[in-house]
Amino acid sequence: MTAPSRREQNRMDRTRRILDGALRVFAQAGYSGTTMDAVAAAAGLSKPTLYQYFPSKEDLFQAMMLGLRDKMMAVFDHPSPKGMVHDLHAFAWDYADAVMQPEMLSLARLIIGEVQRFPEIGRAYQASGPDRLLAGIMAYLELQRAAGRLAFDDAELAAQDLWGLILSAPRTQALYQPDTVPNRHDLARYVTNGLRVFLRAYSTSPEDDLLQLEALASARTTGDEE
Amino acid sequence: MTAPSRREQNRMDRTRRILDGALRVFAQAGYSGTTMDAVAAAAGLSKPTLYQYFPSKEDLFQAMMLGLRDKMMAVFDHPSPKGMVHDLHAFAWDYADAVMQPEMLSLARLIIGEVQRFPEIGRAYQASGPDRLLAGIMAYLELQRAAGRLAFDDAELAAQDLWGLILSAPRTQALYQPDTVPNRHDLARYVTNGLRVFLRAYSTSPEDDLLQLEALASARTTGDEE
DNA sequence: CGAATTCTTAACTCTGTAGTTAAGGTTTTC
DNA sequence: GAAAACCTTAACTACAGAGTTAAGAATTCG
Repeated sequence: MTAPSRREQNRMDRTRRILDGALRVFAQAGYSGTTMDAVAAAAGLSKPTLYQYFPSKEDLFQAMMLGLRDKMMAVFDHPSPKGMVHDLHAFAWDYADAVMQPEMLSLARLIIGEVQRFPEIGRAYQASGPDRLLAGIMAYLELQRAAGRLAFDDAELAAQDLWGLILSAPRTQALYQPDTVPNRHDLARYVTNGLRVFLRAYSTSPEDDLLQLEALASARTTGDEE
Repeated sequence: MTAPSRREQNRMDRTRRILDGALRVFAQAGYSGTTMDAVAAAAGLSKPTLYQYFPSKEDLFQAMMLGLRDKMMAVFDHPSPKGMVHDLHAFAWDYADAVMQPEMLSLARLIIGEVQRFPEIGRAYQASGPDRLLAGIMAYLELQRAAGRLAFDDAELAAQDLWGLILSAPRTQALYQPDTVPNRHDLARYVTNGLRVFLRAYSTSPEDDLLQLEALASARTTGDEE
């Protein structure tokens, strides 16, 4: 590939700055609470330039939301299996951390609130985030079933159960009450309990797995940073 | 109590009509997508009259949302225990039906989308709906624990698990994709599976309970109205 | 019935904001 | 270094929608 000219470079730079700025403003103020002046200010450029890059507010919004696909996908790449309980624990925390970030929550609120006006966005989000994640979990669970460590009929339901057990309560709370988002300590309660119930219902050797889980959970609460 | 005069009657009538109309319009178009002209039309009266009853759009919105408390509470009154599995099954369906209605989903989207602008609404909703429901489930689960039919440490977590297992997946899907809300048949899959997992993890005699559950589930799918 | 009250109609003000335009400055390219 | 491309500033248009006002019709009450 040939080196990009200065002009092309600038253009890409500004596009990125606009999308970043737009994300911040939209996530904080909602679609109709966001003014194009505010977006221009957040992106550090002028309104006519903004309109040079995106012909309308709606286009900008769509472009921004659809552009998030790539960012979200990164969360769901799964490395290095180290034993089922360990993997599930690690996965649960990775996802919990990602999904419970204030910006992610704002974004989720934004999508949910605007989905009637922009159905495409809801579909894109679902396909890039949850569906993809679910597919990843499903594949992993199938693997563990094949290895005789889990027992279930329907992998999709099992994967959704795992998600629901771990995050449905704190996430629902966070969506409805932005000022009382569960902290790490509360989250640990949900995550550990969710895994516990999942293993009790699905593991072929629940006693062993539960012991491992308690060890991991207590290790995490003692060696806690941030 | 003395009989209301004609004037008072009219006043109450119009207030109700305004709130009903506002609910329909807001739920469908969102807060800022809603115009006061549209509300007046939906309520079947004129704009100046509307402003006589509610001094501003914001006031109307708040009044409408807070007024929903009473309506929502009705769902969560629990009658006639007939055996744990039966009760849980009945409860799960009552709640699923209520919560998955299109209007309820629109409302949830509205609240979530506007909660940053109206934090009070989120708190009121949470307190009147989910929290109240949770308290009801918790009380019921405690009862069954005392009777030796369930085993758990933390009733709140158990209640949230039940909720999450049954409804988190279809509800999340419905929130993000209004045009593909799960139908009764899909819902049955989630509800039955959720109860199954819950019983497997929490029941003291899972085998018996699961048999009962399957009987109830198949009875429901065969004798299905609507 | 007659007076008080409350409604409707229809037009109006005011504000906020999407999107545009023109004049002049800055950066990039050759 | 000069021309092309692109940017900023600042003011502008157009419009939608919240909230108001005044004239007159309909209702309610005594």
